[in-house]
Amino acid sequence: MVTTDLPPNSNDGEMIGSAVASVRSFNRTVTERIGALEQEYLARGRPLGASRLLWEVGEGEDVRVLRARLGLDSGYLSRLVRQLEAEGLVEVGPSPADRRVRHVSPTPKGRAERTLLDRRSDDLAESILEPLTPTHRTRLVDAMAEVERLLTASAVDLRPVDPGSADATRCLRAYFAELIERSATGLDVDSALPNPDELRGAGDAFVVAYLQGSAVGCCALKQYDGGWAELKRMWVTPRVRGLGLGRRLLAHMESLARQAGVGRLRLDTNEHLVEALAMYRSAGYVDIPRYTDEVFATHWFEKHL
Amino acid sequence: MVTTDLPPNSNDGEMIGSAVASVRSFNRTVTERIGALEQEYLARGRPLGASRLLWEVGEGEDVRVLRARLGLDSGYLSRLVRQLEAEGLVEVGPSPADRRVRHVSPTPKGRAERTLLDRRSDDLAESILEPLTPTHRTRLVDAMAEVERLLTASAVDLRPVDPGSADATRCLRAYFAELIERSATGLDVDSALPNPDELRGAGDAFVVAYLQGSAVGCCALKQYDGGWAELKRMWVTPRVRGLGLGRRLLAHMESLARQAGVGRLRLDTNEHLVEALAMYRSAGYVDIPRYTDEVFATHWFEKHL
DNA sequence: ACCATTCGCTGATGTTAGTCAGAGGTATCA
DNA sequence: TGATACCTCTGACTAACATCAGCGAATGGT
Repeated sequence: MVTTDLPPNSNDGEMIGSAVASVRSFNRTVTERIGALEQEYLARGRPLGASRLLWEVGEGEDVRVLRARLGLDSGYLSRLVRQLEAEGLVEVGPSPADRRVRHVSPTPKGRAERTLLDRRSDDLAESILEPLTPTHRTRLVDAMAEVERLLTASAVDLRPVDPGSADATRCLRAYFAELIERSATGLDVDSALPNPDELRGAGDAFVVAYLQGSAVGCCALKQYDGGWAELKRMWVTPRVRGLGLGRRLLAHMESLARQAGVGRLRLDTNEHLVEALAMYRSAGYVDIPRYTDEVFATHWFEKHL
Repeated sequence: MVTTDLPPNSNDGEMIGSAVASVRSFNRTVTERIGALEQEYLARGRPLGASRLLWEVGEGEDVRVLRARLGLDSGYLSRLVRQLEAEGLVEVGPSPADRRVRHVSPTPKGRAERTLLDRRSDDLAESILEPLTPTHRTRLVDAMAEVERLLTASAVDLRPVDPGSADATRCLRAYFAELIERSATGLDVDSALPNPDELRGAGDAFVVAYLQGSAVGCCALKQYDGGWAELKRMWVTPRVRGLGLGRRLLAHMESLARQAGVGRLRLDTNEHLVEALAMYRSAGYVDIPRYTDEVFATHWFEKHL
């Protein structure tokens, strides 16, 4: 796991001690309990790994995709697939598009087994909820959702990438699509996409936030002569908003800028991106007069590092 | 896992569908993420199981205790211990009290390794908290504590036992100790303990709530001629209060009574047990005149089943 | 037509995690 | 002093979860 983050700008100290103890206790209790229940409900006389694989096959999937998703060795996965094949649960054949690639698809029996696994998974969840009173059930479900979201947020990884890379482009398209929609300017996303060379100067950076391999956010840093730099294209996918990722990206870009000897950071943004406006202000950015003629810009900010 | 619970008296239906989906999603995310981190931080070139064992040894422990706590086969545990011994981390000798029992104690090197594991465990927890902003850290820790408590509550198992068994006696002692303390009557716990035969009549029951093998609560059902029965000695250990266990015990006893053809359930309680009073009332019990001359009783309740 | 690359399978090998039956030492009690 | 129960260890075995090198088939670029 590559983490380019610098130590966070937090007031650690005592509070973190008891927090760490809570997290440890949680890890212990929860993994033990859930692990035991999974064995009980999902093993079904077959290795748990094989059940999981059958689940991932779904309505048919290429072997390479399964390998990436389950993070398994190619040899090992091959054997697991053959085990499912021997049980008559899946069929394997070449992928139509590329005959090197193997495609796994479920047989009717496999589909039935998958449905059953699904049902067992539900039973497992119910066995957790069932002993609780309705009030406590709601509280548990809410707390689980919160833990899951925040654990997800903590798994996000910030990495510098080339501004013309596929991941960068994906982020930028989503960024402009949202901007155009919110500002109702009716522009075209493709024509709005900037030239990647714009961000390939010395000291420039394009950072993408990854969650389990897929891009969920980005931010660019562009340096100018005179000891200042600009933040551009900050975007976070709606699915992971409200988890502090924007703030984390911002802090990360600031530390990159600081490392590069930048003294002042500027940025522009659009009045329709209300969350962004609030975040910049609370992070110490102050309004300054227009300094660009960017189409979408309505507000300009600056912060001394 | 023995569960004698009947289906709970809840309004299941739609709400439980989405709850089940949340629980499943939580299980997936959390076990994957925490599991991966544990491998990364705690394996230390040795099987994870051995690390866990070293942790449980602490400042010295009998093998039988370790076996019970880790739930391992005696042969398997024996081998794990010898592995730690070969690494010079523990020493094994006969227990002074009973020379059949083997006692495992850490060497200085073992103590050092244990400290290191402790540190790595902290690192793991910090690696989860570190990427988050302080606000989100607090939220995560709180939600984790909530999940842990409620998951624990859901793991509680209700089992009928003999009213004279060790577990029953442990519960009753705790029950009377608390009663005496709260009502400040200065009585002696030992002299207050009732004769177990009192609860060994036909249709009587003594139910103990178990959490991971240890008793955390109890309740007795005593039948009388004339189609009615009495609930007695309901107690829940302070550590797991506020998790709905009392309510669950109550529902469980009611269904036992219903199965036995009981039409009216009575109970007495003490005004100092304020949580109990509230619970009985909200569960549909109504105040009735004194019907016993129990020393501690100040309130009498009845419910038609 | 050739070459480098990609994809997956196979065989060899290893570790972790466990189960089971029985041996042998130790304790308890009649 | 037996008989019986208890506690741990040993040896034999199995399942699950991998890792790695190399092979052959398919593909894409030149």
